[in-house]
Amino acid sequence: MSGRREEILDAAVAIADERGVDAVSMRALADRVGVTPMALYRHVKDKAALLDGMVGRLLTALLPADPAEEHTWDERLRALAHAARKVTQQHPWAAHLLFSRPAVTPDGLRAVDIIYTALIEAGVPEPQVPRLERLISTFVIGFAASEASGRFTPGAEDPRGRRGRPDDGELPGHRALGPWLDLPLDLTAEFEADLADITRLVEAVARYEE
Amino acid sequence: MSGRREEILDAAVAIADERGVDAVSMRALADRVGVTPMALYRHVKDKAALLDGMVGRLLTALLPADPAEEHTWDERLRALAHAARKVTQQHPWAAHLLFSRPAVTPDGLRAVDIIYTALIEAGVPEPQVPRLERLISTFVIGFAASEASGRFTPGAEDPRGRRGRPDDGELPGHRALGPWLDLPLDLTAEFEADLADITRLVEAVARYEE
DNA sequence: ACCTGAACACCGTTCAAGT
DNA sequence: ACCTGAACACCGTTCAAGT
Repeated sequence: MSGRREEILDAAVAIADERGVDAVSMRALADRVGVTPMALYRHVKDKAALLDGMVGRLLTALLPADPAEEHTWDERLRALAHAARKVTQQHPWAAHLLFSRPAVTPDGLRAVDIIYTALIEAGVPEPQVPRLERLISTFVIGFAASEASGRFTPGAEDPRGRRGRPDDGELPGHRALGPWLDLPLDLTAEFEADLADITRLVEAVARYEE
Repeated sequence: MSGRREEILDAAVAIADERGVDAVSMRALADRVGVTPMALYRHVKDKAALLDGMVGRLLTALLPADPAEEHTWDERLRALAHAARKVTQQHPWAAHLLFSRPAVTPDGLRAVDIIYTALIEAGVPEPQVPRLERLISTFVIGFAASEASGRFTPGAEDPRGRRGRPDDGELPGHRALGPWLDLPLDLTAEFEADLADITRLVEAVARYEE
């Protein structure tokens, strides 16, 4: 289970955690595992395949030991969503890589399958299940990627672009919301509320055709 | 409106469209605009700022000429979502850049404002509006990024990872869905159905506290 | 003000060669 | 089989210099 390839991928993950994905070069990785850059090509086809392999390692860590442990379908869905968010909080560089490639690895298929079975159990008509799986995974990965890249928290350390800000007269929505926009974000609570809304969405689809 | 900076950004967009984002190097861009690489740094702080500027140009193109043209709030929401998807279909490289940075540019704020006003008109309680804006924009950008990067269409030309595929015995959801999984994807229809479900989600939140 | 040339410290990947 | 050294064709960015 922990062959040379896994060793190399884990070293790459460690570099990304410490100094960012951009610091993961074949040369730096080779240095870390104590070998010449070219020796890596024996275990990894490509730089792209290396990045794929790295997210693969995280996916393995993300999966629940026993999916049937949680009792209801929405508990299992929420557990998977929270696990995904936790992974991207620990490895922010990985968030947007999750969008780049179909989940055709064994662990990716297992994650999709957890969502499939949850939706079936929820009573979603079978032809609608794959669509709702994509809707849910898209939102969860999107939330994780947004949080990890700072899309949700402007101004934090990034006051660029403020100069040309349109007058509030041009932004009636912003003006109307006034004070609500200056509240500090609690992204954990927000994620929870979002998942609750999506659970209701699933229930609505299940009801619709039953 | 179309100064030297815009000229440079549009040249960069053109390179990305023709040969991918990775082909957008300071050297290649300088070549295209007929100048030395270092001359670009007069108009753009950084490679990162260059990429920001490129998505900024697309955002400008995305915005509706007159947001009030569409009659109902859900029509305006859908129009914006379809415009976003269209942009990432024409510029696939841009999809995941939309996740990387908060929408603090003037055009970004205008797009957010369109969603704010739609949600207010839908009757969503004001404290919930910013959360639902993030939910909706996250899903729409996520869908666009997934489609643009091929996450939704595995196997197309990317049969990697199939080797270790778990047995269907391990994947009860896949087994149960059987034939529904082999249907060809109509992502336009799926996006439409997703937006309809999200519209219902918004209506449910609006009803809840009213 | 605006641009250039040369240089620095990097990249991913190839290829032939070594053991 | 597995690894290496040297090389190729690139990067972003700096700095001093030119007009």
